[in-house]
Amino acid sequence: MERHRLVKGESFVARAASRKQVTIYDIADRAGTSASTVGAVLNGSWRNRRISAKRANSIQLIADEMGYAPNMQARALRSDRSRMIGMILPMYDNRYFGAIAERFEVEVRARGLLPMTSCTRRDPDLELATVRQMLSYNVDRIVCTGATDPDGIARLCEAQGVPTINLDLPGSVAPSVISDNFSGAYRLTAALIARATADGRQWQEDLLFVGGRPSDHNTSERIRGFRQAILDAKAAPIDENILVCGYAAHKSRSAFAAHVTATGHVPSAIFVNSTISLEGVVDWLGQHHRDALDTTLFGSFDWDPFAQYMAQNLFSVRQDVPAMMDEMFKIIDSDLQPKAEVIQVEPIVVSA
Amino acid sequence: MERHRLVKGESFVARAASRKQVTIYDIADRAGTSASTVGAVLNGSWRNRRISAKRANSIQLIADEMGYAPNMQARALRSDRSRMIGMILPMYDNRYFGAIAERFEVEVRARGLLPMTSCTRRDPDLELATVRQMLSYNVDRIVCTGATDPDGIARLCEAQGVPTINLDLPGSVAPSVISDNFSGAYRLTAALIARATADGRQWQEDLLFVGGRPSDHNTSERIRGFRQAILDAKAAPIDENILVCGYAAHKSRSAFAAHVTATGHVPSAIFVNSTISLEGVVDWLGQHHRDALDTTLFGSFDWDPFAQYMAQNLFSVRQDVPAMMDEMFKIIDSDLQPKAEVIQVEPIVVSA
DNA sequence: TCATCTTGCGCAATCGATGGTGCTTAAGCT
DNA sequence: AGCTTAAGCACCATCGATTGCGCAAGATGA
Repeated sequence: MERHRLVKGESFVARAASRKQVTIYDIADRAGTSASTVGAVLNGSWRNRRISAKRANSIQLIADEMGYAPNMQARALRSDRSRMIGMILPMYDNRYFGAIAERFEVEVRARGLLPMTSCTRRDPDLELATVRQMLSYNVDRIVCTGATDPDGIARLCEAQGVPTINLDLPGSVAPSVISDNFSGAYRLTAALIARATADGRQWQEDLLFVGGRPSDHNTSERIRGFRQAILDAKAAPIDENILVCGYAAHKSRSAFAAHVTATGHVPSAIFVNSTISLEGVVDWLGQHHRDALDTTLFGSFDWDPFAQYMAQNLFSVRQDVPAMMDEMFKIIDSDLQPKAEVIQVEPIVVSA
Repeated sequence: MERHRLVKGESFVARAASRKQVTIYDIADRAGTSASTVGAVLNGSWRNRRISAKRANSIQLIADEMGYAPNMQARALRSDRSRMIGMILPMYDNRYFGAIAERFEVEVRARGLLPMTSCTRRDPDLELATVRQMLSYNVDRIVCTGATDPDGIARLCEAQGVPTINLDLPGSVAPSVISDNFSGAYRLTAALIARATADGRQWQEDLLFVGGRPSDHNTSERIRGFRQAILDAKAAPIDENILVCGYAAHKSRSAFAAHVTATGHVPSAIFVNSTISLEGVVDWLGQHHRDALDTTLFGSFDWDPFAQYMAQNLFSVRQDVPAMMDEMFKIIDSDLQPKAEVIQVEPIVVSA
């Protein structure tokens, strides 16, 4: 009657016992119809194939009863669409990326797709390797979050016909959704300056910027905002007070330690370019100038609940993840060929 | 000559232009050999198939040149092994689960497999739906981290012949790797008591436990450790001082607020059953008893860097993620049918 | 009554990789 | 020389779902 059964001479019971999935052929057998009809009913294309509602219902019933779930490998192989969306992101060690991953998964699942997130530790080679692997699995699209080389990835994917979107860090090949880093940094710096001024501190000489990477678009935009806010406060930015030492906690820690040692005092206000960098600064202060934790003004680009409680005087920029994801899924949902534009979302400044 | 080419009459250039993957058939054409030979060479099984090294080399060369990457859908469909390992976990909002996800991905990738992690928000239905989806994609194995119903999931997977492992929360159907929650809680409580005693505090009446779920194995083990440490300190555990109100920050916040309101004072020492619950407690204290943040003794089951700096008097239990993952991958790597045993890993108590 | 639609569905090729089976040709042995 | 054995590959069915095409039976119209 039917190829599997005939060829391998196995009964449905035998199949079940061998722990395999129920297939459309099994259902076709049971329903006394053909696999193509079953397939059409179960993937929803049955109306176009002029299959009667009565038959569709009965097949659906049998399928439910047998606990059918489509074999996505087979479906993907045939249809050339895997219904998976990949996402790479740098780390799971802060609330920003955590929120992105979580929200991404919710939204993707809401669209009946399978999210495939993977953290690539800010390592360009790992990013590429991961993307290649995702391509091997035929993902329908890839979201590159905070990628070190978004354009390289975009080109690789483009060659396979897989669209990409950049998140957090912009690229020039694919569309990007990022925070308005200039504005966020400007407002954060301005808030620090306003508070410092109100407190009667002499911030002009020692206002410090710590963390980030020189090659990183976000870092340079934030530095630009930092400097502009200083200029607008009628002071002069000081190059030695900008420590672009990487994001990792141990790097900001040692850069900050060296700076304090060199200048001989703890700055009155510090703009830290990520929560993970803040970790390094705070760790060093906790060990060497514990009291400074309560007196220093902190500005953190990215928000963390405990950081917020930790310091009396912490201002944070909280990036608007829901808004960013909305923008991103607007692009994903519109099936238009997306332009390589950069969409900026205003982040939120959280006051001390 | 070859089926694809013949049937569809398309050249290699046409294929490339249509942005499709290079297949073993394309390579076979180029190498003037058969697809099965190419396949065997490229998947490494060529020695068993008695293919000469010379031919293998030349095929490998051509494949590299053409940028071949196997179509994993096809491979999975045929071989019934997808080379994907799924992992569900509750949240990305704390360092513990973040570290688990990160380490999991590293280890899985080191084995040439594809990690598929997904956060299921402590929602039983979402857990099951996600697992079903993963099964549809034929994952080779599923790791259930902090699952609310690990046995239900294990049985579902077992029916499909997919092995599972429980992490963080134990089950009875599949093997489990968890922290020794009793010991961790016991030692954490003992540390709190020792410090409280040294400080001359009257902790016997108000030592508090906040957070977790009654149905949750970890919570009950931690409570057991908490009580035992109190007993061993020659005091009596007080049921009203154990608030099992869920993990979420807003739940611990209101439970804690109600407790303080009812008793009329902030406890001298508080055992909080997760960093996210600590967030709620600290948030309320910050708003209503800011000074208590510096005087109260905190014990946190789970570690967070900023929480550690925030409070002068915070003890934490830091679960030993690397050790746990080692145990887990020992099970995964041994192809033996794993027994449903529970492996406990000693966590680390971090002092204030 | 016969030709033409329309409805309802089955057939079979196909996606790319895998692996059992079997066919050549060359080498080894008596 | 004749026969066995092994080396080196090619052929083809198969995994499960999708989809263009075609066939049969009933409905409609002239």
